[in-house]
Amino acid sequence: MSIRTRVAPSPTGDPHVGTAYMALFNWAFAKSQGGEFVLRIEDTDQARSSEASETRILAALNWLDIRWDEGPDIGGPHGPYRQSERTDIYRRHAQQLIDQGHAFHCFCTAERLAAMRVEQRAAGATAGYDGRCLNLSAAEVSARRTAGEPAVIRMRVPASGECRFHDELRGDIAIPCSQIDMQVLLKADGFPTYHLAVVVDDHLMGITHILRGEEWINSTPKHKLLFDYFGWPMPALAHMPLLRNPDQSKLSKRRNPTSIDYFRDVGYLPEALTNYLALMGFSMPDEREIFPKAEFLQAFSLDRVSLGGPIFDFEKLNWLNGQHIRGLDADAFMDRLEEWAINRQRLAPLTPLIQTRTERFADIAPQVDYLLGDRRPLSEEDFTHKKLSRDQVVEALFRTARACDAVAEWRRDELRTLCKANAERMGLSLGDFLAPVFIAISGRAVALPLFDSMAFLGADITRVRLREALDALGVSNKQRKRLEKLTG
RNA sequence: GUCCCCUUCGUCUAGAGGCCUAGGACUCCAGGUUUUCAUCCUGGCAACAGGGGUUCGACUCCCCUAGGGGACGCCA
Repeated sequence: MSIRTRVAPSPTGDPHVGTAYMALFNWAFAKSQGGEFVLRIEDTDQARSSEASETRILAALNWLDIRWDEGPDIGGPHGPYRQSERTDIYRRHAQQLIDQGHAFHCFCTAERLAAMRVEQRAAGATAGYDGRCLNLSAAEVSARRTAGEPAVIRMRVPASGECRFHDELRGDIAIPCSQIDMQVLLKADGFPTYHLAVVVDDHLMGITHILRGEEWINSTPKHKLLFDYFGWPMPALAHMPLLRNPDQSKLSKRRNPTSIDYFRDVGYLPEALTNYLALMGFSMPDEREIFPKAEFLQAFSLDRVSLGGPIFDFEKLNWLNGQHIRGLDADAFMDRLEEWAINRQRLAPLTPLIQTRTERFADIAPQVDYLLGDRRPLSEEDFTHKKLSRDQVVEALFRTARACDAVAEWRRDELRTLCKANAERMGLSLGDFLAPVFIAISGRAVALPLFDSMAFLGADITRVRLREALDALGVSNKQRKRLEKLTG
Protein backbone atom coordinates (compact mmCIF):
# COMPACT_ATOMS: atom_id res chain seq x y z
CA MET A 1 0.00 0.00 0.00
CA SER A 2 1.23 3.46 -0.88
CA ILE A 3 2.22 5.86 1.86
CA ARG A 4 -0.10 8.82 2.28
CA THR A 5 0.54 11.77 4.57
CA ARG A 6 -1.12 15.10 5.04
CA VAL A 7 -0.74 18.51 6.50
CA ALA A 8 -3.93 20.02 7.85
CA PRO A 9 -3.64 23.70 8.67
CA SER A 10 -6.42 25.71 10.18
CA PRO A 11 -7.00 28.94 8.25
CA THR A 12 -7.26 31.18 11.28
CA GLY A 13 -4.47 33.65 10.83
CA ASP A 14 -1.07 34.16 9.29
CA PRO A 15 0.53 31.16 7.60
CA HIS A 16 2.56 29.74 10.47
CA VAL A 17 6.11 28.54 10.15
CA GLY A 18 5.08 25.50 12.20
CA THR A 19 2.71 24.58 9.39
CA ALA A 20 5.59 24.80 6.95
CA TYR A 21 7.67 22.64 9.26
CA MET A 22 5.07 19.89 9.48
CA ALA A 23 4.27 20.16 5.78
CA LEU A 24 7.93 19.77 4.91
CA PHE A 25 8.38 16.64 6.99
CA ASN A 26 5.13 15.05 5.88
CA TRP A 27 5.98 15.82 2.30
CA ALA A 28 9.48 14.41 2.64
CA PHE A 29 8.26 11.27 4.36
CA ALA A 30 5.62 10.48 1.76
CA LYS A 31 7.66 11.47 -1.26
CA SER A 32 10.78 9.66 -0.13
CA GLN A 33 8.76 6.47 -0.37
CA GLY A 34 6.87 7.18 -3.52
CA GLY A 35 3.71 8.10 -1.65
CA GLU A 36 1.28 10.99 -1.78
CA PHE A 37 1.07 14.15 0.24
CA VAL A 38 -2.32 15.72 0.87
CA LEU A 39 -3.25 19.24 1.91
CA ARG A 40 -6.45 19.50 3.90
CA ILE A 41 -7.98 22.67 5.26
CA GLU A 42 -9.39 22.36 8.76
CA ASP A 43 -11.86 25.21 8.79
CA THR A 44 -14.36 23.86 11.27
CA ASP A 45 -14.09 26.88 13.52
CA GLN A 46 -16.72 29.10 11.96
CA ALA A 47 -15.82 32.11 14.02
CA ARG A 48 -12.11 32.19 13.32
CA SER A 49 -11.60 30.64 9.90
CA SER A 50 -11.32 32.87 6.88
CA GLU A 51 -10.93 32.41 3.17
CA ALA A 52 -8.21 35.04 3.11
CA SER A 53 -6.17 33.04 5.56
CA GLU A 54 -6.59 29.87 3.52
CA THR A 55 -5.42 31.66 0.40
CA ARG A 56 -2.35 32.93 2.19
CA ILE A 57 -1.48 29.52 3.59
CA LEU A 58 -1.62 27.92 0.16
CA ALA A 59 0.43 30.76 -1.30
CA ALA A 60 3.00 30.46 1.45
CA LEU A 61 3.44 26.72 0.97
CA ASN A 62 3.72 27.28 -2.76
CA TRP A 63 6.33 29.92 -2.16
CA LEU A 64 8.29 27.35 -0.18
CA ASP A 65 7.85 24.94 -3.07
CA ILE A 66 6.20 22.33 -0.89
CA ARG A 67 3.75 20.74 -3.30
CA TRP A 68 0.75 18.59 -2.54
CA ASP A 69 -0.80 15.89 -4.68
CA GLU A 70 -4.34 16.50 -3.49
CA GLY A 71 -5.85 19.59 -1.97
CA PRO A 72 -8.68 22.11 -2.04
CA ASP A 73 -7.21 23.98 -4.98
CA ILE A 74 -6.41 21.00 -7.21
CA GLY A 75 -8.93 18.45 -5.98
CA GLY A 76 -8.27 14.73 -5.93
CA PRO A 77 -10.05 11.43 -5.49
CA HIS A 78 -10.81 11.91 -1.79
CA GLY A 79 -12.29 15.38 -1.80
CA PRO A 80 -13.57 17.75 -0.83
CA TYR A 81 -10.41 18.79 1.00
CA ARG A 82 -12.00 21.58 2.98
CA GLN A 83 -13.68 20.36 6.13
CA SER A 84 -16.41 22.98 5.98
CA GLU A 85 -17.58 21.20 2.81
CA ARG A 86 -17.71 17.83 4.52
CA THR A 87 -20.13 18.52 7.34
CA ASP A 88 -22.64 15.90 6.12
CA ILE A 89 -19.97 13.27 6.41
CA TYR A 90 -19.17 14.21 10.00
CA ARG A 91 -22.81 14.38 11.00
CA ARG A 92 -23.41 10.92 9.58
CA HIS A 93 -20.46 9.56 11.46
CA ALA A 94 -21.44 11.26 14.69
CA GLN A 95 -24.91 9.76 14.32
CA GLN A 96 -23.37 6.36 13.74
CA LEU A 97 -21.53 6.67 17.04
CA ILE A 98 -24.75 7.62 18.79
CA ASP A 99 -26.55 4.66 17.25
CA GLN A 100 -23.82 2.32 18.37
CA GLY A 101 -23.74 3.74 21.87
CA HIS A 102 -20.30 5.28 21.59
CA ALA A 103 -21.51 8.86 21.85
CA PHE A 104 -24.32 10.81 23.48
CA HIS A 105 -26.15 14.10 23.28
CA CYS A 106 -25.20 16.73 25.82
CA PHE A 107 -27.24 19.79 26.75
CA CYS A 108 -24.92 21.36 29.27
CA THR A 109 -24.39 25.08 28.85
CA ALA A 110 -21.04 26.74 28.39
CA GLU A 111 -21.56 28.53 31.71
CA ARG A 112 -22.15 25.33 33.63
CA LEU A 113 -19.10 23.71 32.04
CA ALA A 114 -16.91 26.69 32.84
CA ALA A 115 -18.00 26.66 36.46
CA MET A 116 -17.42 22.93 36.62
CA ARG A 117 -13.86 23.33 35.32
CA VAL A 118 -13.04 26.01 37.83
CA GLU A 119 -14.23 23.72 40.59
CA GLN A 120 -12.26 20.76 39.27
CA ARG A 121 -9.14 22.81 38.88
CA ALA A 122 -9.48 24.05 42.45
CA ALA A 123 -9.88 20.48 43.65
CA GLY A 124 -6.67 19.61 41.86
CA ALA A 125 -8.11 17.10 39.44
CA THR A 126 -7.87 16.82 35.69
CA ALA A 127 -10.61 18.95 34.23
CA GLY A 128 -13.14 17.00 32.23
CA TYR A 129 -16.79 16.58 31.52
CA ASP A 130 -18.56 15.25 34.59
CA GLY A 131 -21.04 13.11 32.70
CA ARG A 132 -24.28 14.81 33.65
CA CYS A 133 -25.92 14.05 30.29
CA LEU A 134 -24.32 10.65 29.96
CA ASN A 135 -27.42 8.65 30.77
CA LEU A 136 -30.34 10.72 29.57
CA SER A 137 -33.14 8.55 28.23
CA ALA A 138 -33.70 8.46 24.49
CA ALA A 139 -37.12 9.94 25.08
CA GLU A 140 -35.77 12.89 27.03
CA VAL A 141 -33.10 13.57 24.45
CA SER A 142 -35.52 13.60 21.59
CA ALA A 143 -37.98 15.76 23.52
CA ARG A 144 -35.38 18.36 24.37
CA ARG A 145 -34.01 18.37 20.86
CA THR A 146 -37.40 18.83 19.26
CA ALA A 147 -38.01 21.63 21.74
CA GLY A 148 -35.02 23.29 20.09
CA GLU A 149 -32.61 23.07 23.00
CA PRO A 150 -29.03 23.36 21.75
CA ALA A 151 -27.08 20.12 22.01
CA VAL A 152 -23.67 18.78 21.26
CA ILE A 153 -22.55 15.22 20.74
CA ARG A 154 -19.87 13.87 23.03
CA MET A 155 -17.90 10.66 22.80
CA ARG A 156 -18.04 8.02 25.50
CA VAL A 157 -14.82 7.07 27.20
CA PRO A 158 -14.08 3.94 29.25
CA ALA A 159 -14.22 4.77 32.95
CA SER A 160 -11.05 2.88 33.77
CA GLY A 161 -8.05 1.26 32.23
CA GLU A 162 -5.51 2.86 29.97
CA CYS A 163 -5.09 3.67 26.33
CA ARG A 164 -1.98 2.42 24.59
CA PHE A 165 -0.63 3.43 21.26
CA HIS A 166 2.60 3.28 19.38
CA ASP A 167 4.62 6.26 18.26
CA GLU A 168 7.19 5.66 15.53
CA LEU A 169 9.53 8.11 17.20
CA ARG A 170 8.84 7.54 20.87
CA GLY A 171 7.81 3.93 21.21
CA ASP A 172 4.74 2.83 23.16
CA ILE A 173 2.82 5.42 25.11
CA ALA A 174 0.15 4.63 27.69
CA ILE A 175 -2.29 7.19 29.03
CA PRO A 176 -4.84 6.43 31.76
CA CYS A 177 -8.46 6.59 30.60
CA SER A 178 -9.15 8.86 33.55
CA GLN A 179 -7.22 11.49 31.63
CA ILE A 180 -9.39 11.28 28.54
CA ASP A 181 -12.21 13.77 28.40
CA MET A 182 -15.63 12.96 26.95
CA GLN A 183 -14.74 15.16 24.04
CA VAL A 184 -17.36 17.11 22.13
CA LEU A 185 -17.41 15.67 18.61
CA LEU A 186 -20.17 17.70 17.04
CA LYS A 187 -20.70 21.28 18.15
CA ALA A 188 -24.04 22.97 18.63
CA ASP A 189 -23.57 24.70 15.28
CA GLY A 190 -23.46 21.32 13.58
CA PHE A 191 -19.77 21.52 12.79
CA PRO A 192 -17.40 18.83 13.99
CA THR A 193 -14.59 19.49 16.39
CA TYR A 194 -11.05 18.78 15.32
CA HIS A 195 -11.07 15.37 16.97
CA LEU A 196 -13.97 13.96 15.00
CA ALA A 197 -13.01 15.56 11.73
CA VAL A 198 -9.39 14.50 11.86
CA VAL A 199 -10.23 10.85 12.48
CA VAL A 200 -12.95 10.66 9.86
CA ASP A 201 -10.90 12.46 7.26
CA ASP A 202 -7.66 10.65 7.88
CA HIS A 203 -9.51 7.41 7.38
CA LEU A 204 -11.57 8.47 4.38
CA MET A 205 -8.57 10.08 2.73
CA GLY A 206 -6.50 6.97 3.20
CA ILE A 207 -3.86 8.62 5.35
CA THR A 208 -1.37 5.95 6.42
CA HIS A 209 1.07 8.02 8.46
CA ILE A 210 0.46 11.01 10.66
CA LEU A 211 3.43 13.24 11.39
CA ARG A 212 2.25 15.99 13.68
CA GLY A 213 3.40 18.14 16.56
CA GLU A 214 4.12 16.78 20.01
CA GLU A 215 1.26 18.89 21.34
CA TRP A 216 -1.13 16.22 20.04
CA ILE A 217 0.18 13.31 22.07
CA ASN A 218 -2.34 13.83 24.81
CA SER A 219 -5.32 13.83 22.48
CA THR A 220 -4.20 10.73 20.66
CA PRO A 221 -6.20 8.46 22.99
CA LYS A 222 -9.38 10.18 21.86
CA HIS A 223 -8.45 9.52 18.28
CA LYS A 224 -7.51 5.94 19.00
CA LEU A 225 -10.86 5.39 20.68
CA LEU A 226 -12.68 6.85 17.70
CA PHE A 227 -10.78 4.70 15.25
CA ASP A 228 -11.72 1.71 17.35
CA TYR A 229 -15.37 2.73 17.58
CA PHE A 230 -15.55 3.02 13.83
CA GLY A 231 -13.65 -0.21 13.38
CA TRP A 232 -10.95 1.48 11.35
CA PRO A 233 -7.22 0.83 11.48
CA MET A 234 -5.22 3.55 13.12
CA PRO A 235 -2.62 5.23 10.92
CA ALA A 236 0.99 5.10 12.09
CA LEU A 237 1.90 8.03 14.30
CA ALA A 238 5.01 10.12 14.68
CA HIS A 239 4.91 13.09 17.02
CA MET A 240 7.53 15.59 16.03
CA PRO A 241 9.21 17.96 18.47
CA LEU A 242 7.84 21.48 18.79
CA LEU A 243 9.69 24.51 17.52
CA ARG A 244 10.58 26.73 20.47
CA ASN A 245 11.14 30.33 21.45
CA PRO A 246 14.54 31.12 22.98
CA ASP A 247 12.96 30.67 26.44
CA GLN A 248 12.02 27.11 25.38
CA SER A 249 8.30 27.69 25.29
CA LYS A 250 6.35 26.70 22.20
CA LEU A 251 7.12 29.06 19.32
CA SER A 252 4.66 31.92 19.46
CA LYS A 253 4.06 35.14 17.61
CA ARG A 254 4.04 37.04 20.86
CA ARG A 255 7.75 36.40 21.22
CA ASN A 256 8.96 35.68 17.70
CA PRO A 257 8.03 36.26 14.11
CA THR A 258 6.16 33.13 13.04
CA SER A 259 4.48 34.06 9.79
CA ILE A 260 5.95 32.52 6.67
CA ASP A 261 5.23 35.84 4.98
CA TYR A 262 7.58 37.50 7.45
CA PHE A 263 10.46 35.38 6.25
CA ARG A 264 9.63 36.19 2.67
CA ASP A 265 9.29 39.91 3.35
CA VAL A 266 12.57 40.34 5.18
CA GLY A 267 14.39 38.56 2.40
CA TYR A 268 14.92 34.95 3.24
CA LEU A 269 15.08 32.57 0.32
CA PRO A 270 12.41 29.87 0.43
CA GLU A 271 15.03 27.16 -0.13
CA ALA A 272 17.03 28.52 2.79
CA LEU A 273 14.01 28.46 5.06
CA THR A 274 13.11 24.88 4.17
CA ASN A 275 16.77 23.95 4.55
CA TYR A 276 16.80 25.47 8.00
CA LEU A 277 13.51 23.85 8.99
CA ALA A 278 14.85 20.50 7.83
CA LEU A 279 17.69 20.96 10.29
CA MET A 280 15.24 21.28 13.15
CA GLY A 281 15.17 17.75 14.49
CA PHE A 282 16.75 16.15 11.45
CA SER A 283 20.31 15.66 10.36
CA MET A 284 21.86 14.32 7.18
CA PRO A 285 23.69 10.99 7.46
CA ASP A 286 26.90 12.78 6.46
CA GLU A 287 26.09 15.76 8.72
CA ARG A 288 25.95 18.12 5.76
CA GLU A 289 23.95 21.21 6.67
CA ILE A 290 23.51 22.99 3.38
CA PHE A 291 21.31 21.02 1.03
CA PRO A 292 18.36 21.43 -1.32
CA LYS A 293 14.93 20.02 -0.59
CA ALA A 294 15.38 17.27 -3.13
CA GLU A 295 18.32 15.88 -1.20
CA PHE A 296 16.44 16.19 2.06
CA LEU A 297 13.71 14.08 0.53
CA GLN A 298 16.19 11.53 -0.68
CA ALA A 299 17.90 11.20 2.69
CA PHE A 300 14.82 11.47 4.87
CA SER A 301 14.17 8.79 7.40
CA LEU A 302 12.29 8.83 10.68
CA ASP A 303 15.23 7.36 12.53
CA ARG A 304 17.23 10.46 11.79
CA VAL A 305 14.73 12.59 13.69
CA SER A 306 15.75 13.83 17.14
CA LEU A 307 13.24 14.69 19.83
CA GLY A 308 14.57 17.59 21.85
CA GLY A 309 12.49 20.67 21.07
CA PRO A 310 14.70 22.85 18.87
CA ILE A 311 14.95 26.55 19.54
CA PHE A 312 14.41 28.64 16.45
CA ASP A 313 17.75 30.36 15.95
CA PHE A 314 17.67 33.34 13.61
CA GLU A 315 21.43 33.65 13.63
CA LYS A 316 21.91 30.27 12.14
CA LEU A 317 19.10 30.87 9.68
CA ASN A 318 20.80 34.10 8.64
CA TRP A 319 24.07 32.30 8.04
CA LEU A 320 22.32 29.59 6.07
CA ASN A 321 20.40 32.14 4.02
CA GLY A 322 23.67 33.87 3.26
CA GLN A 323 25.11 30.61 2.07
CA HIS A 324 22.18 30.11 -0.28
CA ILE A 325 22.29 33.68 -1.54
CA ARG A 326 26.01 33.57 -2.21
CA GLY A 327 25.55 30.27 -3.95
CA LEU A 328 23.39 31.94 -6.60
CA ASP A 329 24.99 32.95 -9.89
CA ALA A 330 24.72 36.62 -10.81
CA ASP A 331 21.67 36.19 -13.03
CA ALA A 332 19.82 34.17 -10.49
CA PHE A 333 20.76 36.67 -7.82
CA MET A 334 19.23 39.51 -9.81
CA ASP A 335 16.14 37.46 -10.57
CA ARG A 336 15.64 36.65 -6.95
CA LEU A 337 16.17 40.23 -5.83
CA GLU A 338 13.64 41.38 -8.38
CA GLU A 339 11.22 38.72 -7.25
CA TRP A 340 11.67 39.83 -3.67
CA ALA A 341 10.88 43.52 -3.87
CA ILE A 342 11.81 45.36 -6.98
CA ASN A 343 8.58 44.54 -8.73
CA ARG A 344 5.17 46.06 -9.34
CA GLN A 345 3.30 43.90 -6.90
CA ARG A 346 5.51 44.82 -4.00
CA LEU A 347 5.83 48.48 -4.97
CA ALA A 348 2.15 49.03 -5.70
CA PRO A 349 1.03 49.79 -2.13
CA LEU A 350 3.97 52.16 -1.76
CA THR A 351 3.36 54.17 -4.87
CA PRO A 352 0.54 56.38 -3.61
CA LEU A 353 2.60 57.17 -0.55
CA ILE A 354 5.83 58.13 -2.26
CA GLN A 355 4.79 59.66 -5.54
CA THR A 356 3.61 62.92 -4.01
CA ARG A 357 6.81 63.11 -2.00
CA THR A 358 9.12 62.60 -4.94
CA GLU A 359 10.80 65.20 -7.13
CA ARG A 360 13.59 62.96 -8.34
CA PHE A 361 13.70 59.19 -8.19
CA ALA A 362 16.76 59.58 -6.02
CA ASP A 363 14.41 60.80 -3.29
CA ILE A 364 12.72 57.44 -3.07
CA ALA A 365 15.24 55.08 -1.54
CA PRO A 366 15.76 57.17 1.62
CA GLN A 367 12.02 57.34 2.16
CA VAL A 368 11.38 53.65 1.96
CA ASP A 369 14.56 52.36 3.59
CA TYR A 370 12.74 51.27 6.74
CA LEU A 371 9.99 49.60 4.71
CA LEU A 372 12.12 47.49 2.42
CA GLY A 373 14.94 47.05 4.88
CA ASP A 374 15.55 47.03 8.61
CA ARG A 375 15.06 50.28 10.41
CA ARG A 376 18.06 51.63 12.26
CA PRO A 377 18.79 50.32 15.76
CA LEU A 378 17.16 52.31 18.56
CA SER A 379 18.40 53.62 21.86
CA GLU A 380 16.64 55.07 24.87
CA GLU A 381 17.38 58.67 23.83
CA ASP A 382 15.40 58.20 20.63
CA PHE A 383 12.25 58.20 22.71
CA THR A 384 12.62 61.41 24.67
CA HIS A 385 9.50 63.40 23.99
CA LYS A 386 8.59 66.93 24.99
CA LYS A 387 5.15 66.06 26.25
CA LEU A 388 5.24 62.39 27.17
CA SER A 389 6.94 60.98 30.21
CA ARG A 390 9.06 57.89 29.84
CA ASP A 391 6.32 55.81 31.42
CA GLN A 392 3.79 57.16 28.99
CA VAL A 393 6.07 56.35 26.10
CA VAL A 394 6.42 52.81 27.34
CA GLU A 395 2.70 52.49 27.88
CA ALA A 396 1.89 53.78 24.40
CA LEU A 397 4.30 51.29 22.84
CA PHE A 398 3.01 48.49 25.00
CA ARG A 399 -0.60 49.28 24.19
CA THR A 400 0.20 49.37 20.49
CA ALA A 401 1.88 46.00 20.74
CA ARG A 402 -1.17 44.64 22.50
CA ALA A 403 -3.41 46.13 19.84
CA CYS A 404 -1.34 44.36 17.19
CA ASP A 405 -2.05 41.05 18.86
CA ALA A 406 -5.74 41.84 19.03
CA VAL A 407 -6.25 43.10 15.51
CA ALA A 408 -8.59 40.84 13.58
CA GLU A 409 -7.54 41.86 10.11
CA TRP A 410 -4.22 43.51 9.51
CA ARG A 411 -5.42 46.64 7.76
CA ARG A 412 -4.62 50.31 8.08
CA ASP A 413 -8.03 51.43 9.26
CA GLU A 414 -8.33 48.68 11.82
CA LEU A 415 -4.95 49.60 13.25
CA ARG A 416 -5.93 53.23 13.44
CA THR A 417 -9.16 52.44 15.25
CA LEU A 418 -7.35 50.37 17.85
CA CYS A 419 -4.64 52.96 18.43
CA LYS A 420 -7.18 55.73 18.70
CA ALA A 421 -9.06 53.83 21.38
CA ASN A 422 -5.84 53.30 23.29
CA ALA A 423 -4.83 56.95 23.00
CA GLU A 424 -8.18 57.92 24.47
CA ARG A 425 -7.76 55.50 27.31
CA MET A 426 -4.47 57.19 28.12
CA GLY A 427 -6.00 60.63 27.74
CA LEU A 428 -3.61 61.54 24.93
CA SER A 429 -4.11 63.01 21.51
CA LEU A 430 -3.57 60.48 18.74
CA GLY A 431 -0.54 62.46 17.59
CA ASP A 432 1.19 62.35 20.95
CA PHE A 433 0.32 58.72 21.47
CA LEU A 434 1.74 57.81 18.11
CA ALA A 435 5.01 59.72 18.39
CA PRO A 436 6.96 56.89 20.03
CA VAL A 437 5.30 54.37 17.76
CA PHE A 438 6.56 56.34 14.78
CA ILE A 439 10.09 56.04 16.10
CA ALA A 440 9.67 52.36 16.87
CA ILE A 441 8.42 51.53 13.41
CA SER A 442 10.45 53.83 11.20
CA GLY A 443 13.38 54.83 13.39
CA ARG A 444 12.59 58.41 12.50
CA ALA A 445 10.39 61.25 13.67
CA VAL A 446 9.43 62.04 10.11
CA ALA A 447 8.38 59.17 7.91
CA LEU A 448 5.65 57.91 5.63
CA PRO A 449 2.18 57.62 7.17
CA LEU A 450 2.35 55.32 10.16
CA PHE A 451 -0.62 53.05 9.63
CA ASP A 452 0.20 52.60 5.98
CA SER A 453 3.72 51.70 7.03
CA MET A 454 2.48 49.17 9.56
CA ALA A 455 0.07 47.71 7.06
CA PHE A 456 2.85 47.37 4.52
CA LEU A 457 5.31 45.84 6.96
CA GLY A 458 2.86 43.28 8.27
CA ALA A 459 2.10 42.08 11.76
CA ASP A 460 5.33 40.26 12.49
CA ILE A 461 7.76 43.00 11.50
CA THR A 462 5.64 45.53 13.34
CA ARG A 463 5.62 43.39 16.45
CA VAL A 464 9.37 42.86 16.26
CA ARG A 465 10.02 46.59 16.02
CA LEU A 466 7.74 47.41 18.91
CA ARG A 467 9.40 44.74 21.01
CA GLU A 468 12.81 46.12 20.13
CA ALA A 469 11.67 49.59 21.09
CA LEU A 470 10.48 48.36 24.46
CA ASP A 471 13.78 46.56 24.89
CA ALA A 472 15.72 49.70 24.03
CA LEU A 473 13.83 51.49 26.77
CA GLY A 474 14.76 48.76 29.21
CA VAL A 475 11.33 47.93 30.50
CA SER A 476 11.50 46.11 33.81
CA ASN A 477 9.56 42.95 34.50
CA LYS A 478 7.64 44.79 37.16
CA GLN A 479 6.57 47.49 34.75
CA ARG A 480 5.69 44.88 32.17
CA LYS A 481 3.48 43.05 34.62
CA ARG A 482 1.77 46.25 35.62
CA LEU A 483 1.08 47.05 31.97
CA GLU A 484 -0.18 43.58 31.26
CA LYS A 485 -2.62 43.99 34.09
CA LEU A 486 -3.62 47.41 32.88
CA THR A 487 -4.33 46.28 29.35
CA GLY A 488 -6.00 43.04 30.35
C1' G B 1 -2.87 20.40 40.30
C1' U B 2 -3.25 15.83 37.04
C1' C B 3 -1.32 13.26 32.90
C1' C B 4 2.16 12.84 28.88
C1' C B 5 6.78 13.91 26.32
C1' C B 6 11.86 15.44 26.39
C1' U B 7 17.23 16.13 28.39
C1' U B 8 25.09 15.96 24.50
C1' C B 9 28.88 22.77 23.99
C1' G B 10 24.96 29.41 24.71
C1' U B 11 22.14 27.42 19.97
C1' C B 12 21.26 23.31 15.95
C1' U B 13 23.12 18.55 16.20
C1' A B 14 26.57 13.57 15.35
C1' G B 15 26.71 9.50 18.53
C1' A B 16 22.47 2.86 18.13
C1' G B 17 28.03 -0.50 24.71
C1' G B 18 34.41 -0.35 23.45
C1' C B 19 35.91 3.66 17.22
C1' C B 20 34.88 9.40 22.50
C1' U B 21 41.16 12.44 24.52
C1' A B 22 32.78 13.17 22.77
C1' G B 23 32.80 15.04 16.22
C1' G B 24 30.48 18.90 12.93
C1' A B 25 27.75 23.65 12.28
C1' C B 26 26.04 28.66 14.14
C1' U B 27 27.62 32.45 17.58
C1' C B 28 32.06 34.41 19.94
C1' C B 29 37.54 35.09 20.09
C1' A B 30 42.46 35.05 17.54
C1' G B 31 45.24 34.93 12.99
C1' G B 32 45.57 35.03 7.46
C1' U B 33 43.70 36.74 2.41
C1' U B 34 41.24 41.46 0.93
C1' U B 35 43.47 49.32 -0.42
C1' U B 36 38.30 49.29 3.64
C1' C B 37 34.14 46.17 4.73
C1' A B 38 32.06 41.60 3.69
C1' U B 39 33.17 36.89 1.69
C1' C B 40 36.77 33.10 2.12
C1' C B 41 40.69 30.25 4.83
C1' U B 42 43.21 28.58 9.49
C1' G B 43 43.05 28.02 14.66
C1' G B 44 40.71 28.49 19.56
C1' C B 45 36.85 28.60 23.71
C1' A B 46 32.72 25.57 24.89
C1' A B 47 28.64 19.88 26.42
C1' C B 48 27.22 13.90 27.73
C1' A B 49 21.64 17.38 34.00
C1' G B 50 22.58 14.55 38.90
C1' G B 51 22.48 9.86 41.49
C1' G B 52 21.99 4.74 41.45
C1' G B 53 22.12 0.15 38.85
C1' U B 54 23.20 -3.60 34.44
C1' U B 55 28.03 -4.77 32.14
C1' C B 56 34.76 -6.65 31.69
C1' G B 57 33.31 -1.75 29.71
C1' A B 58 28.40 3.24 29.47
C1' C B 59 27.02 9.55 26.16
C1' U B 60 24.78 5.06 24.56
C1' C B 61 20.49 0.07 28.30
C1' C B 62 17.25 0.27 33.12
C1' C B 63 15.52 2.97 37.60
C1' C B 64 15.12 7.35 40.62
C1' U B 65 15.67 12.60 41.16
C1' A B 66 16.02 17.30 38.99
C1' G B 67 15.14 20.56 35.05
C1' G B 68 12.48 21.90 30.61
C1' G B 69 8.21 21.46 27.58
C1' G B 70 3.22 20.10 26.25
C1' A B 71 -1.95 18.83 27.13
C1' C B 72 -6.16 19.37 30.19
C1' G B 73 -11.93 24.33 25.28
C1' C B 74 -18.72 23.60 21.69
C1' C B 75 -9.67 26.30 19.23
C1' A B 76 -6.96 23.59 16.12
